[in-house]
Amino acid sequence: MTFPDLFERFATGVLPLDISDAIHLKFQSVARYASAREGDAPFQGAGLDQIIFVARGSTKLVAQASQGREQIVAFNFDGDLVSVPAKAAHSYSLIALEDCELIYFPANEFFQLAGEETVLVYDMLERALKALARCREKTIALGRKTAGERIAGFILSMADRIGTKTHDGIAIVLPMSRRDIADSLGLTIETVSRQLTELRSANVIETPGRSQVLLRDVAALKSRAGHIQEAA
Amino acid sequence: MTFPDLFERFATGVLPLDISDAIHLKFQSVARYASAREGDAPFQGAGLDQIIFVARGSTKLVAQASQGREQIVAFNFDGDLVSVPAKAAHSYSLIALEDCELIYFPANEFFQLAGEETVLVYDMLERALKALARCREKTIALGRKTAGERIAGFILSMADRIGTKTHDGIAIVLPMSRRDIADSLGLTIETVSRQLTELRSANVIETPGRSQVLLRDVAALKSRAGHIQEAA
DNA sequence: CGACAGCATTGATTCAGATCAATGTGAGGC
DNA sequence: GCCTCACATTGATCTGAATCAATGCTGTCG
Repeated sequence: MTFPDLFERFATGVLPLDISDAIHLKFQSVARYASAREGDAPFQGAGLDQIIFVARGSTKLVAQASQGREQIVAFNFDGDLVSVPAKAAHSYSLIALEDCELIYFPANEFFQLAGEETVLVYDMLERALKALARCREKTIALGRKTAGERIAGFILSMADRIGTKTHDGIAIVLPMSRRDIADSLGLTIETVSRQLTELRSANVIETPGRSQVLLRDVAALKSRAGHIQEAA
Repeated sequence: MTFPDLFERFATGVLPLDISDAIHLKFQSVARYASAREGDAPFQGAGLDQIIFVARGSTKLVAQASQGREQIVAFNFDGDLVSVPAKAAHSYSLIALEDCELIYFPANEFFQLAGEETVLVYDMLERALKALARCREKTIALGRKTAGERIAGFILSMADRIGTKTHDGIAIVLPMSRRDIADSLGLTIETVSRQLTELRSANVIETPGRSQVLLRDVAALKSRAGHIQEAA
């Protein structure tokens, strides 16, 4: 795909419809493009905070703790906007889960431009609050849930974000490996595997191939996720 | 303290300096006031997202999972602005750690008003990103760190947020109980206590009284926190 | 089309932190 | 000043998930 095509995806996905041509052009002139192969980490060690638009593909935002321990902080899919901090108590990098095309900006330039169009800042705020909400949900899972509940919650979340309804359930094609799932849920590969086996033998899911999950019994999975009961 | 005084705190802490009188007055007319005694949960079950300014005191944002498990998602101090979601997979409530005075707004009204002053939206965005960054750091701690590392990180973070430098270290007066610390770090009270004992006997901290911590050896604590090495 | 390399599953054992169970202690009330 | 009680500490035991160790799959490349 060409740069103009990709930028157009960014523009329609992120910029407000009624934005002025001037701003649109300014964004286009500041935008940078990166394509990444599976496993690439195009922003590792950049000295500045970055704002990244995933134009095509999917990525993981990984934090590094001491002794090589990794924690995946978020997964990002097609059309998501990610903010990658440059400096914090841990070092972050964005890594491609599959071949990706990315549009990115140094955060300060991006915000400065956004400032010229209030709707856009407002929009960014909404996205940030949404990311915060998701991060809080993750906090709960990591702090207070069992391995089984984490896996159930993970599959529900993926079904919601990248699942497609089929006649006999929800089909999910996972772009991430078992290791990635483990690193996201604070578990080990083995535990992830055992929990999936458990769900399989309870007829809640099927796993036809490494990266596919067919969710058969959504209700059962929800009750396994340990969420608070909703009023009916 | 009277309502005007409290609102003034909000205005100086949150609103930009050069804001127009009209907007200032609009905020004042939409602002609501709540005082909360220790343990009160003034926003439990409110049907709408709320934006809350902690004018005086300190609070915890608590999420409820099934079976009465609690996870503290954030602590908030004097001058902090908190966003409390009404509806999510878990139910959130803001609880006073000590007697508090709060200024609050339904989120939609707040954002609508903020929209009239770009700087303010921009400011809110910055706060949201900061909260996100903090939440991500917590995610790492809960997903991949040992009890000892979590406690070390917790004390460092408190030292940074509410500590005061003294001639022989950093003094911290914790407004939260051991249970709160445990619920924040995904541990039990007993484990928190044991880790504090460990730090005490290693001469890293002193704990003169239930709620005081005197941090003696910052470097030692940092090396125990499992953060990634910074370039020197 | 077959082999191999990397990912996933399954099984045995260990261990950090939870749970269960007393015992200690310091801040507020009388 | 002393009592009290909720909070904190300490100790013994248990357990869910980690770790260690094979073994099984699958998609891919010659």
